[in-house]
Amino acid sequence: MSKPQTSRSRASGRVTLADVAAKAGVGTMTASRAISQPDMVSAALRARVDQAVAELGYVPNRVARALASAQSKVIVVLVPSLSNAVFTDVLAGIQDALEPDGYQILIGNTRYSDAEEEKLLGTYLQSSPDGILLSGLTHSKRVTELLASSRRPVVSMMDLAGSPDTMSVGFSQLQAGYTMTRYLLDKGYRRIGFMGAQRDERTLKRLDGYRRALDEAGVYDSRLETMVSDPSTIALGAELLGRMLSATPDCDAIFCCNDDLAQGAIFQCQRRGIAVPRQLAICGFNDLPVSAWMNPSVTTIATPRYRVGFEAAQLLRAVIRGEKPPATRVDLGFTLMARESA
Amino acid sequence: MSKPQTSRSRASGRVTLADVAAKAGVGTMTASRAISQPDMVSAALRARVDQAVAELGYVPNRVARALASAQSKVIVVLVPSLSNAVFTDVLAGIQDALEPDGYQILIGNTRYSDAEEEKLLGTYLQSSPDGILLSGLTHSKRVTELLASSRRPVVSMMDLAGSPDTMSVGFSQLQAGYTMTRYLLDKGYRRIGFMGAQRDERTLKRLDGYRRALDEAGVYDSRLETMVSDPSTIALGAELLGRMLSATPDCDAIFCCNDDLAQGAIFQCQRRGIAVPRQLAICGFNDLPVSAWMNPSVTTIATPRYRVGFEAAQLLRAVIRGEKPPATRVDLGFTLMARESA
DNA sequence: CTGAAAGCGCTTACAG
DNA sequence: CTGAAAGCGCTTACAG
Repeated sequence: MSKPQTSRSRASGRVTLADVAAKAGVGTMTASRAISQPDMVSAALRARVDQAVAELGYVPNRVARALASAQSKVIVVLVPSLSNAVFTDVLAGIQDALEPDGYQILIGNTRYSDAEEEKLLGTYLQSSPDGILLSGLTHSKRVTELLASSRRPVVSMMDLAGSPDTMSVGFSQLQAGYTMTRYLLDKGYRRIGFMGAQRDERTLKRLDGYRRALDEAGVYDSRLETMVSDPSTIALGAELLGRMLSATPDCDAIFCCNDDLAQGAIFQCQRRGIAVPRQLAICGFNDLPVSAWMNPSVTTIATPRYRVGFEAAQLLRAVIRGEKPPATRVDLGFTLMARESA
Repeated sequence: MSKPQTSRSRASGRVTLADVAAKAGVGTMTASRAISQPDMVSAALRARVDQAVAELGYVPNRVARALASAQSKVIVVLVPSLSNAVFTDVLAGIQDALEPDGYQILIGNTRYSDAEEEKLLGTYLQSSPDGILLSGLTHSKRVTELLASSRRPVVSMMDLAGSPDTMSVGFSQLQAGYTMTRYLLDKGYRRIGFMGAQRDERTLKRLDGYRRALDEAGVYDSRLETMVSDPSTIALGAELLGRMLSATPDCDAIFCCNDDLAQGAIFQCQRRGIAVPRQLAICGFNDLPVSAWMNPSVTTIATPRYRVGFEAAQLLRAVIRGEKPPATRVDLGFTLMARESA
């Protein structure tokens, strides 16, 4: 019934547009139009083609379409982690913005590695993406070159570029770090430590904000900073708390660059019988789900991750369509969540 | 310098294999072979082609290759959630297994919705994937049809199929539910509640295991079951704890179908001054990172998520290559983590 | 080990 | 509103 008539040597056995056209009694390109641009075709014809499609169980070959039209309808998204809820939220926003439009999203997990990012980008560029969504502003030389020679629009997420020439959607990581530290200072804490992991771009900027605030208050002390390169986890937070407490026992508050770290530090305090925040205040960053619920609840910075993904995708889509976007540098802000732990 | 000579109307300006071949002074198909199957070509020729590739900055067009070779090197993965760490771990395993082989992974988030799953599968099938990785065993009629007519190999993840005809990699959800309930019975609990969310296939099987264990012990009471359709979150766990306690105040233990729920329930107990496990034992499922660290730590079932993804991908890859896999039904088991909360 | 021709399944101009 | 021809950039048999 739905057997195609082709008998050439390389025929795939797949139902093609030509089969649909033959069944409907029209040319292939008329069939193509009836499917892709139904408005440009008479209702009767559309109905006939639709029926042929249904009877034959025709599935358009996206690969052939991409090759012929030079439009892949593919967007590449590179995130540094999938185990971090921050980036799965970003992805959710991207998917909601792009999927209604028929885009296919190629997700690459760079695991915070430049080498991985280069490799993934090299592979994904082979799919001729219509645009690229990147995490952060700083990338390796090789990545920058690949991006440039691809001549595809790129939007950076989670931070704000210095110039509007680089499209970016996010918020000021530095200012967020500053705001949190100011909050602790205003509460009267003076020996405020910083606990950082991953040593990525965004963590470093939060650290800059922390330093600036402490400098202004005249209470900066580099010994209060603990920074490691390991991925940020609860277990690491627990461990780093121990380290900080033995290095600087007079520390009265800790700004953790991530909620995981803060949670781990608080759990560790509970095990050691250290009262939070009475003996030691602890705050985090990102407002992950556990933070609002645990006891004590975690003071943190809520970040607009879903919206970052959504707005970045919208911006990219506009540029792909050749529109001039209202802004190429979109600041979505952040919110300090003052809770029990600090 | 690297300007292609093509001047036909639809030329994309992109460097093509023909450009590389011309530069190297060989035919296009020789160039193609030098790139894809370097072993079948003399070293001198390979070097010449490689140099032309480098000088021109040639990036192979994966789309054209897919069309010509009828091999897309695309694997479709459908998961019900990306915010659930369970599935991001599964994805990590899949990526580790597939990316070294040059596969491109198309990730679809069905959000536990049949309609979404149908839509995503319909779209992704247009990319002629070489294989498909699915979560769970039960799918809508439409999905089953799409899968059948695609004639692509499919591996189901996270559960075990009844027959080896359906390829599956996971563990017995029912047995895991049974094991956890038996553990609680052995500890002396008799009024054991079940708290479930999402009402998905796997939750229902855990519930079956719970019922079987309680039935055997002669202490089953349907009033102790609370099951809702909302997504499983910490907030929901907190809320459901309240509901269970007012409905069945004599409940002495709760088996939560998910760690989020268990965590939320425990946090809520802490707020209400209910001692866990002394007054109420609570256990979870999946062993998410917070569970080992919070106080009390959460008794739960550790599930081999990463390995499920990894092994499922390996199995699929073997089948795609036409190999006969050692087994088409792979049981990876689970581990009861007895901790403080129950 | 190397190559000329045909084809993968679709869409893009260009006419009517 | 509809169609025949050419082409997107690669690979597959088939010869040499």
